[in-house]
Amino acid sequence: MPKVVPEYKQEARGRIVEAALAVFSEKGYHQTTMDDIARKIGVSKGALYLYFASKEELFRGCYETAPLEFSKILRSSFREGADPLAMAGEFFDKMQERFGSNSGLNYEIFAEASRNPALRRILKENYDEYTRITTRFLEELRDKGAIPRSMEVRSIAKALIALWNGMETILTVGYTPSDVKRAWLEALKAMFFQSSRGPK
Amino acid sequence: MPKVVPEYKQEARGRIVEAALAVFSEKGYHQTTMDDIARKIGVSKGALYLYFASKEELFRGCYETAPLEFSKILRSSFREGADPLAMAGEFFDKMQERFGSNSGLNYEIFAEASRNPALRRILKENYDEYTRITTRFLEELRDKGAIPRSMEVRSIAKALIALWNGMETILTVGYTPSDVKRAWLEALKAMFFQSSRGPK
Amino acid sequence: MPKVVPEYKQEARGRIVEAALAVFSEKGYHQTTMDDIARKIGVSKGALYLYFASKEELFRGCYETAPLEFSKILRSSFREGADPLAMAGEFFDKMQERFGSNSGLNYEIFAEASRNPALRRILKENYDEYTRITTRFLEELRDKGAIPRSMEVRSIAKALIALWNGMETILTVGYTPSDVKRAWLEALKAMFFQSSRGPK
Amino acid sequence: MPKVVPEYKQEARGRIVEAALAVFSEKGYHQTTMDDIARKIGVSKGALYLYFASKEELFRGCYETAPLEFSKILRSSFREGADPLAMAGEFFDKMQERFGSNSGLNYEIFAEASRNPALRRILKENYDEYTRITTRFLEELRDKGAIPRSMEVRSIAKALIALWNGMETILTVGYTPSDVKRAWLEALKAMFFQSSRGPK
DNA sequence: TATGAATGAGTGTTCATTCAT
DNA sequence: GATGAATGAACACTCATTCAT
Repeated sequence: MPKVVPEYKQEARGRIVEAALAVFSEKGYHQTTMDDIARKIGVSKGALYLYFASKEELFRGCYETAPLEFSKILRSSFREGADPLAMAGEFFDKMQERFGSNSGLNYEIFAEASRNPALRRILKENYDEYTRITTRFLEELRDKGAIPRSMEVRSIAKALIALWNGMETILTVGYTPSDVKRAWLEALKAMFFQSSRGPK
Repeated sequence: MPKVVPEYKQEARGRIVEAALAVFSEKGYHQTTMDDIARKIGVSKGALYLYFASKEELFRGCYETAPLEFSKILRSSFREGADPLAMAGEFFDKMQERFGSNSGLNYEIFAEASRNPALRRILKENYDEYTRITTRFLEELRDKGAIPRSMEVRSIAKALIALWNGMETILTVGYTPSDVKRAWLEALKAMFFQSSRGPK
Repeated sequence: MPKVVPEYKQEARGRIVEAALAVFSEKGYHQTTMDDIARKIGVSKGALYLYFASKEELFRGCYETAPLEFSKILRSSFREGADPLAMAGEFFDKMQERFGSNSGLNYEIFAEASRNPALRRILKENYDEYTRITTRFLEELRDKGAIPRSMEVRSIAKALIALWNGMETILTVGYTPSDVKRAWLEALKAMFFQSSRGPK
Repeated sequence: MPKVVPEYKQEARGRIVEAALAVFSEKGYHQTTMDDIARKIGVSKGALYLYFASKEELFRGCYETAPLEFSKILRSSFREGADPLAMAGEFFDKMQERFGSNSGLNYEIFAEASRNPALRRILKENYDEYTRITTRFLEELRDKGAIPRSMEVRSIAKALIALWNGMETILTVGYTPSDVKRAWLEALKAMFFQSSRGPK
């Protein structure tokens, strides 16, 4: 712990966010006390307030990193050239591993967003970014002729984002990961890779 | 002193749940006080406890009716014989009208479910029912040859339920209903009614 | 404790203010906890919040009654026709008895007023009232020829109010009541009833 | 390593007291944090504790210098031979200029004194000194025949100190300086320089 | 000397729940 | 059944003070 570090503050913030994320995920935002979080990293409650002005700001700190990771996984899963369905499966697994335990917190974020325009704006930006990434990926596939030319890729991109979110929901409800993964893959196959189509 | 009215209790419970639903939806579970709910129907706080043992039980009362309505809309929207895409649009509109304002509460229910196995079990049952309804509907379509024989309808049914849930999510995040509706319809079209398919 | 009373609330508020006044006076505003006050009347802390929205409002409740009492004592002490100096002595004694123990709180009110314009306005109104009462009294004396015609009664009235306030200050500092009373009476004598004046 | 500067400590203390005085006056003792004071002079919070053992001791440091200044103004205003009323006006102005902004702090000192005998003792000594100075001044006037022989100068001196304190009070309450100054001068005129007295 | 991160006791406030009427 | 006054446990947040560097 060198004296001069200005990054020390960043590091400390990071440690706190990590702990907060864990406890919030486990117990939920409202059930979590600042003491819980402090205890988790073995510091005093007061220390938290050196880095975050309030419980709410700490909460904010928690959902500000998540989207970056999501984008990263999104990008890293869908590499050019590979088999799309295999990549979708890989994406599913990675997401599951990384965010599987956080889902409760996620819903609380959405609940909050449904009443808090500022938060909504932040989420919207994230979702725009996801849509952008996904759209670009679809355009590539389309240009390569891997998916139909007629597809309205921006809408389909949104639908894919939505579909993914919905998969998380049914996981939460108690469907098994393997069931859900199958549904995820089947849906993608239906949308993009069904060779023979409806009659006529 | 005949206890004439056993249904009175039911009626009173109903009134309370209705009020609770409204307030929970508007302010969120934790931000809602028993007083808020009591005031909404012009009774005393104490009165609520004659019908519900706790705030939590009242919350439970709130999410026990919603699924029935969802099923009803699901069934009523997808009538045999009609144009599937038109029905899907109708479904979107009806759902939007009926549950558009509840979404915050919904997320809180899921958040709670992610930690509460009992609640999870209840939700699971509801979702099983949704899946069943949807599966049956898909089977009909398949049997009529309206959608490909190769489809694994149970998985696709789950995916549709998920897709719908995801649509609510992106609505919450701030996408416009018309954007979301288009995404919803495009996705369905892609899954079921794309005539020409990828090369080969 | 009859059921119907709307004055019950008033009575309860009164009891609380009384207790608060006692504890605030003894320990000072900041050193006093809501618990202190609650315990003093044997209720729970929460009960206080049924009658006052905050500690500060309770504080306000404390200084809203005092001025009325001061006015009352002022009026009751200075009855028409009696010997002015005797009345001044009586006033001193009554004030001492009624407010002797509150002085600490008084200073806190002034301290607050020096930073809080709203409070200042309230106090100003009270002081205007005191000045009015005193002015009227002086006018009577002047009209009766008991004090010099040349006196600018409004300024003198303010000075008397100030003089009284100052007497409380030197009491606080540790001068004995009898010393202070003598100073009070001597000053009044000097101002109004000195028969022979400076030479020439 | 010669400890060259023992006065350094004094100087540092002085700087701190000055800053503390400013902040205490502006925000009040309890609303002022040690950080506020430290920031005011651009040092760390910890540094304050090198010079003062506690916030309270720092507070004490603040009111230990004020009385000296008051005495100085008192002495410097009332020079022998000059016109007493003019001197009183000058005194008013000087005091106003020097302490006008401190009044809030003053009340807090008195509030504290009303509960703290040690502080009371300190203040008492100061007030004794003021009384002494004022008494001496009155004696001079009396000996010169400028004020009545019959006056009990020690009591009148106390009354004058009190009167001055009261003037500060009514300033705090919101009376304008010019109003208050007039009241101050009128009162002094009435006490000492009214030529024609009482009836007959 | 000086720093500033860390502490932890302390307190105002809220609110689900109870219960005498 | 209904009321609403009262409870009391819980919790976010503050800040004087300490101490390793």
